[in-house]
Amino acid sequence: MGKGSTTRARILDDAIRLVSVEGLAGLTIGRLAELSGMSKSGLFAHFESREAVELAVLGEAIARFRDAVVLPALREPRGEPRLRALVNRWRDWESAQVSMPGGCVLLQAAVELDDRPGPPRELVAEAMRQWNEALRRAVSIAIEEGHFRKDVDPALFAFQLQGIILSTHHAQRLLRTPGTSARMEQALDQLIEGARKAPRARRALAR
Amino acid sequence: MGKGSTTRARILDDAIRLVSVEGLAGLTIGRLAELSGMSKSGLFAHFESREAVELAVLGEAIARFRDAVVLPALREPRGEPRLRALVNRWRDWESAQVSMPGGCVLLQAAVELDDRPGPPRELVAEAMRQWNEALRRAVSIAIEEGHFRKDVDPALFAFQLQGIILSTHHAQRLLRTPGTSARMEQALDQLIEGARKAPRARRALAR
DNA sequence: GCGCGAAAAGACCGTCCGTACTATTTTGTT
DNA sequence: AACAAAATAGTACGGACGGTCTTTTCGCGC
Repeated sequence: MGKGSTTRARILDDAIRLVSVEGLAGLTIGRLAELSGMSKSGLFAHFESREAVELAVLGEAIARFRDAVVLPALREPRGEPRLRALVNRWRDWESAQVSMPGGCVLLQAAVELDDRPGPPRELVAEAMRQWNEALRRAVSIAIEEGHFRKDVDPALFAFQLQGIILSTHHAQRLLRTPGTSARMEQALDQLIEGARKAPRARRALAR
Repeated sequence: MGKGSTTRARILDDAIRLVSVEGLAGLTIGRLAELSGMSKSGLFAHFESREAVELAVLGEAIARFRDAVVLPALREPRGEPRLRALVNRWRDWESAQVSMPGGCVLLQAAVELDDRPGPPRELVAEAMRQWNEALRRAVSIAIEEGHFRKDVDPALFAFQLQGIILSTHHAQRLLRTPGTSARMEQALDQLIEGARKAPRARRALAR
């Protein structure tokens, strides 16, 4: 099992690049074979079905995401620095032009799979839940460390962080809004700032 | 031009439902014909190409979005109420189970098209830019009306609103997080609250 | 150098795709 | 009732799809 595994890795590398640009729908045996300079059957020998290719690609992307974003961020100091590292490393990951010229494969897959039950959907959903939990934990820790107020809701904060991430993706990929990266930074700063000091005013609730 | 246009409308209705669930990639002549109980060629007579179908579907979705979300919201009182109406009407639109069982067609299309140049991409991008501008204008008006502080950045605020919207879509469609609608409300309240009073503390900037 | 298993290629199948071209039905008008 | 026009169905074709089977090439321990 010497050479096969390296070609397999090369195939997955090409596949991720392909999916990044064309989406999972563009991940076809023929196109992938052509792209990696192999025959369809030669490529097919490494996987047993199209769905297997899809799962392998998603698995590889998830592993890379973990290695490039989550794990390094977890080595940062607890609290706000770690939280910022999570988001900033996501930004770097999202804009990795070489390995993913079309932006984050997982966000692409998340939308494409969200109404298509099956193993691929569950794989991505689970990865996203873990990512969400990583964010939530980082927020909880920031509270413990005294960086954030105690009445900050980690789940809500994670929701808002994810919003910043998605809005950045949206503005960059579709709208091509210039200065999006700076805007993302502002949004992050403001969100963190709001969690830090100034006991939030309680307004009388309607109804 | 009596009957043809009504069938055409019915086809588009089915098509939107299809795209909502399966994405633009699932919008195929055969599937659509089967779904609307017609022959492929009978259906094809209403359009001149597959891309024409795609464009018609997107155009119809954009028109519906305008009618169901933007225009009604613009009839709300200037300032915060109008802003809230924009977001809340988006929520209703997103969760219109009958006409779009798989959630907002435009967000789906936005991700699928973001790296695929061509008329469909431009159509969606333009619609999204207009939506973003509607948000921005509503924020500007809220500032004029004295609802928000004068140093609020409308572009940033619109970016954050879009983040809330996208995060809601994400949590509902992929993660199926319970209570997402309430969370969205919280995020919106908090964002608006932050723009209202408490002159934001200026922190010394790094570097 | 040889032989053997792994890796890749080649040819091929049935299905569905988009899209022509033609035939048939349905509709509206007189 | 007749008939032209509009709407829809039928048929056919080339290409790409996922997938199988058989053959060839390659890498490596002896």
